[in-house]
Amino acid sequence: MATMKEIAELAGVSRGTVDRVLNHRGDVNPETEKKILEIVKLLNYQPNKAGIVLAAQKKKLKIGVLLFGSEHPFFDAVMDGLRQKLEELSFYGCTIYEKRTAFSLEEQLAAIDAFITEGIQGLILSPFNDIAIQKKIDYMADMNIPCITVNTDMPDSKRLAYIGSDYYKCGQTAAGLLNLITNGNANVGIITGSHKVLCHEERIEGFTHHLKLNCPGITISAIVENNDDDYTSYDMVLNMLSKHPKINALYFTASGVYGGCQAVIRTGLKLKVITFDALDTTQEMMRKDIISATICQQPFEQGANALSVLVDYLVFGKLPETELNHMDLSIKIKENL
Amino acid sequence: MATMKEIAELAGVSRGTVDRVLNHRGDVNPETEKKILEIVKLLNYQPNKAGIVLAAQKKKLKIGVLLFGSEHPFFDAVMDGLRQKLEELSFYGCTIYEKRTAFSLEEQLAAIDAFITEGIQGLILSPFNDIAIQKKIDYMADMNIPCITVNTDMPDSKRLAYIGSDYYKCGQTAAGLLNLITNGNANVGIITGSHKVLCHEERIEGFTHHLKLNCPGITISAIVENNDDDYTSYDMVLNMLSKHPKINALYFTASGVYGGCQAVIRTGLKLKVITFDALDTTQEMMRKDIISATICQQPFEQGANALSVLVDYLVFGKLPETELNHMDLSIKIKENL
DNA sequence: TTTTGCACCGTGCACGTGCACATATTTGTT
DNA sequence: AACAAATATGTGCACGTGCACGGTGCAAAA
Repeated sequence: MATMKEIAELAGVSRGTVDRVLNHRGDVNPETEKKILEIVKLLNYQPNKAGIVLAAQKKKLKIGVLLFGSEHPFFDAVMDGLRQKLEELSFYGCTIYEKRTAFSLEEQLAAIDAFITEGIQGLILSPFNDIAIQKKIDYMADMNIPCITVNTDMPDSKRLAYIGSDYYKCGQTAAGLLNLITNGNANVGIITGSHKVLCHEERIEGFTHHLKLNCPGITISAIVENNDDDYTSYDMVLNMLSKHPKINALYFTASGVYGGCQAVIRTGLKLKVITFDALDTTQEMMRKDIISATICQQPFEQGANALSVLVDYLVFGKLPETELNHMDLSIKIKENL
Repeated sequence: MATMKEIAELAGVSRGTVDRVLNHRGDVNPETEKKILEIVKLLNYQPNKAGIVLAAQKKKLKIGVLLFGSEHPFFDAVMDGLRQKLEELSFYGCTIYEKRTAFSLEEQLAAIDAFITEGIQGLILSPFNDIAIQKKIDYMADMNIPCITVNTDMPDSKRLAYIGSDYYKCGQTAAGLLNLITNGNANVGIITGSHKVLCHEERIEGFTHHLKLNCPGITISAIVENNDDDYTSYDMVLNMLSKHPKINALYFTASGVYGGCQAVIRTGLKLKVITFDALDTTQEMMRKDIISATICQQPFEQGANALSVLVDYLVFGKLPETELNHMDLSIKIKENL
């Protein structure tokens, strides 16, 4: 691998001039610049990362992480992934500042403002689906503070990249899975989450669309929206199952399913149940054969990838290859948890 | 984070002495050493990776990679993972030397010898299951050339770590999956691979054991061993299906399943088929609804992790946390490929 | 002619570590 | 007492990059 020193020697200039060209610092004769750039191209010069990191040692990166829930298992896993990657990248000397908010627009906006005044250089967040957040992200982008969205996206904003699931595909996968384990015949009840978050809608769209095209024997008997993620779902599911006795399968679009599963246990029915993610409670219900299978969105990897992408940008100036970084979906049953 | 310089100042010695203590270079007064080690512990000193890498710049690492098949899709994926990680770790300035052999003990032994004479500093290999290979690995370990096994292990050797599947768990997962998609009732035919490789046996053990314990409605109607991985399986499967007309499910323990699937197509039967990995041909058969589901062992990640572990050891002297690094098993259906 | 300003370029330090070499101190020998 | 040997410690360079500072040369203004 070529170094700046070698390039300088070949171009007959000093290392400083090469540095000015490569870092667009100006004050270079156009001809000299051209010559240097040619050599750079010829040698396929790639800056030495260890050198960059070492030189950047003193100015420590401050990175903000803004997620939901004070002890939400999914976002806890995202944080775990972030922290592991942080350790791996320890020599970049960056620090993570974590904030968790309730599921509230105002709180999230306030947290972002706090981050800005604290002087973070980059932000990883799971954005609330609201135009105000979009504007805030755009504002930060203009201030040269890159944002990465995880788990939920803000597609029309100036965010640097999205790391998370393709929710339409989540729905399709759930449909395909249900089709497989019911041999193509089922009456399914859907318990969805708040549509203040886009992902639930998309998970239903993908699901219903796929059923329509491929699974004539599966019908949707009922859909209920469960705003409070978990606590209220017990009654909802009980209610749904008594109203629709034909139901022999359930599809939960949110990861908090404990209450709903308790309801299933209560009824004593043998249902096929499909959920998302593998939280502790979900794993418990899988071992009890209440949940048949779960579709995992790899929160740990989401966190790790998010930090990777952000650090690559901040330290090495490398833009992510794609704005949409969709995670692999992995189906888990109790045997491969 | 503390640096050697800071430790030296606190201990009232020079950086060189600290260096001698930390790198076990000797020639240090026991009292001084004790004092330094105390400060090291107190400050929780972690060496700066960028510094280490930069200092190690000139001596380039040569790492050998020894896999099977000249164009085997699974091992190609392992190589892809290796190469991606290599790029990520580009600043360690290490080079990968790849060798592929046929599925032959002699060839593999010869390849290892060639690597040794070429002067590699570390080896990643998928070992043939033979005592001669074990001895060779031990010999290398004694020569201070660490070995990492991928995909298949050599448990009793002095290899640094194994990166790959837990094959017993693979079998269990296959059984659980079959149980789920057949609603607990099936007559299954098993097509296994050469037991020159341990993994097939373990995949069958895990499978049968799990069936015995949990799935009374599933019976194994036939088992055939298919040494040649793929080409001969067409006839075998045709033969098996005609001999055992009750069979309504197939379990392939090897990833090469194209011939077998062609046989299934030929018969026109609607079977539940479970396989491993998601090679191109496997994906094709999933889209045609011949294969119901496949259990992926993440070859890409195996390659990436193997290089990670090896470089961590060679560059930073960090021992892997565990000898057995089992990959997450991910079930794929056609919707989440 | 001297001075000022500008465009362009070189030098040198810092970052943290590994390692070779030089230096200082103590111990042992004649 | 003088000197060698052994032990213990310090010094300085290299690695590749970023960046501040200080030049040099040349033209225009004083």
